[in-house]
Amino acid sequence: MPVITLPDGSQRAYDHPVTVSAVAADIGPGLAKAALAGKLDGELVDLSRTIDHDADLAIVTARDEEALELIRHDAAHVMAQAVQELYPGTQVTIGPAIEDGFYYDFAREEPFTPEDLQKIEDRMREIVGRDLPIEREVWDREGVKQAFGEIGEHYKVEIIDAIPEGEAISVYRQGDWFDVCRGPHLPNTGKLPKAFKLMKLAGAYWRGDANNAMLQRIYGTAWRDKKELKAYLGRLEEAEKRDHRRIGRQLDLFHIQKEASGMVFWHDKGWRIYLTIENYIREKLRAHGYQEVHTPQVIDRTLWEKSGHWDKFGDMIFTTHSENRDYAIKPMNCPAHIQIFNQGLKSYRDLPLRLAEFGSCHRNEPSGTLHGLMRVRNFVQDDAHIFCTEEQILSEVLAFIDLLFEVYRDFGFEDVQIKLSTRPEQRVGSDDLWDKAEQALDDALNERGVDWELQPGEGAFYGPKIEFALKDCLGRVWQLGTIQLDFSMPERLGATYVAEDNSKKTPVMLHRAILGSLERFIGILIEHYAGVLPLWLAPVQAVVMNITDRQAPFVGKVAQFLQDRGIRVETDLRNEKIGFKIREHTLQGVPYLLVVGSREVDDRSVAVRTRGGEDLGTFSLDDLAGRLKFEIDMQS
RNA sequence: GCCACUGUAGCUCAGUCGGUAGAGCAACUGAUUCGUAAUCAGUAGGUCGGCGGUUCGAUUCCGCCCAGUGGCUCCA
Repeated sequence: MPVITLPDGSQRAYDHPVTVSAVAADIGPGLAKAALAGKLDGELVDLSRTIDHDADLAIVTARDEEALELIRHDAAHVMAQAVQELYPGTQVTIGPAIEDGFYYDFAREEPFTPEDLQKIEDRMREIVGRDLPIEREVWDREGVKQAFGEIGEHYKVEIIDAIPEGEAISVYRQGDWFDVCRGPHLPNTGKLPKAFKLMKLAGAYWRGDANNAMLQRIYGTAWRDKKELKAYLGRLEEAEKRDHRRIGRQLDLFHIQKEASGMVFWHDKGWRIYLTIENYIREKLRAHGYQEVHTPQVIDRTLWEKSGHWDKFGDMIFTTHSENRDYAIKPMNCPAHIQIFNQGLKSYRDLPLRLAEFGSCHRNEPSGTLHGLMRVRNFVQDDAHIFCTEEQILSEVLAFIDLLFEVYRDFGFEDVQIKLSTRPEQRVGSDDLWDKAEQALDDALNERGVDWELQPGEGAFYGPKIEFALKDCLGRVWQLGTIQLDFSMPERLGATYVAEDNSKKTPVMLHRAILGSLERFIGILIEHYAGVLPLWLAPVQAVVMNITDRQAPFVGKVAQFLQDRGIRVETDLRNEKIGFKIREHTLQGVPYLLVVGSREVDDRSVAVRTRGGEDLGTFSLDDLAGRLKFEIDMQS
């Protein structure tokens, strides 16, 4: 006798078990037609699901957020069916819904080509047109294994083996095609909106393990209607315009060439941004009790052997040699900072000791991972190492989190993803120490009241860590800041301090960075602002331009006046119309466009226009310099 | 590193079913001296990513290499 409670609070009583679709039909024929699935006590279920107990039920239609996941999951199934119809012998593996779309991994000898994608997409539309009922069947384990084994689906058999004993194995059938799947699914293929598109081909390792075979992954996107699809494709196009590699070229900021793959040639304008950021951080760190140091880039391999890096990361370390010695081009600063710590005797009174360095590091990253400024082989971090006692960990982490958010706010970043990574299987240090360290990080995050996600087992071998990440224009997440506790390296490299009881103790080391690699940070910054940087970061803050040659001398004076007051200014004396100059500098994202005509020369002033097209009227030189300085100091 | 794709002028891109290439913008020269998002005319510019093979002939077809792009793996 199920009593069903609908989202509006109304109840319907039945004297027999009913299906979700029957309830929908009962409510109204329009809803029955629009129904895609049900949400039963919070769980997404098929329309065919029978309800035999009192329950909360919502009918899911294309209007609901949940519909997208169903649609994408079904699109993956329809794609798999299309692929197997077109290319017999291809094995299916897994095919989930993901953000904005779906993918399916296939095992096939011959590679798919871009032309195949079009064929598969056409066949998908045909399958939708067939309007095949999608039926859920529950099979017994051996039956499923046998069925898939017989048709040569070896990967599926492996997947079935991985399903825990005792769990029901559901098979979804559409036409004569079927797949093991937890579901739920749409009631028939005809309910899948024809608002999907196959996007790209990629390789992907079976079960995500590089030791396994490489499968062929086909990515697609799927939406509730064509309008949504179009909007999504439009978003991708917009994102492409924000791409930091493209803007870097347009604004003449930097370039990378094949003779130095993964390393950046900074041009004048890009380097100005870089230096502005570095100096900003330098001041922040000094104000927060850090010392800035600088250490060698080439260090004998014996130090890296002692630190353990040679063993663990040897193939990623660039090396060089001289006479009979081998050197590493440093991949990180921390062992060098321990060398500074080790000079002279340290007392507990010296702790916490915070050593910062903008040190150029090289890592020979695998070629396939390089990506513009985001993943490079030569980078500089706003790196620092804090040497402290176990008791000081919490306060140091708290202070760091505060500093980090202060900095992110200054750069205009709000949407930060935070992850806490805890002890991995292979690690050093006692469980007791790990307990304390993880607790300290956990406490610090909670005390600051931020949202964070736990990543169990993802910590470094030497300690747990917190990571702070931002998304790029294509939605890819890049790590910027991090704070990592290290119980291993100070000991390996012989760092000690004299404690209050006169005993020798090993300090804890905190590796920490706020912006992370400055290269990557600038890449994120460019995409975040689409190249239109805030005034304080803009490589050129103002351009002074003349109307005719007669004003050229005064333009020079204006520029000199501003430059003497620390403003990054350029002149444009070209024999071009003012509209042409305005357009060019607007496109270059110059915040202030200063026009000097005969009127301005006469009263020693400039006409001020912003890159946003706003006319601010005429300013005296003092007033203008005052306004710019104020805005720069406000970091706007 | 692995899988797929791409590499033509400074940039964005077209083209050659195998007969040594073209546009727009940029650059340069000249004219124009102009008031807030493109003045006009002319000139010049390419070992068609590199090396090898097939061919009378290769930018085009094939092989190898390099680099880039999108994923996967990795990221101290």
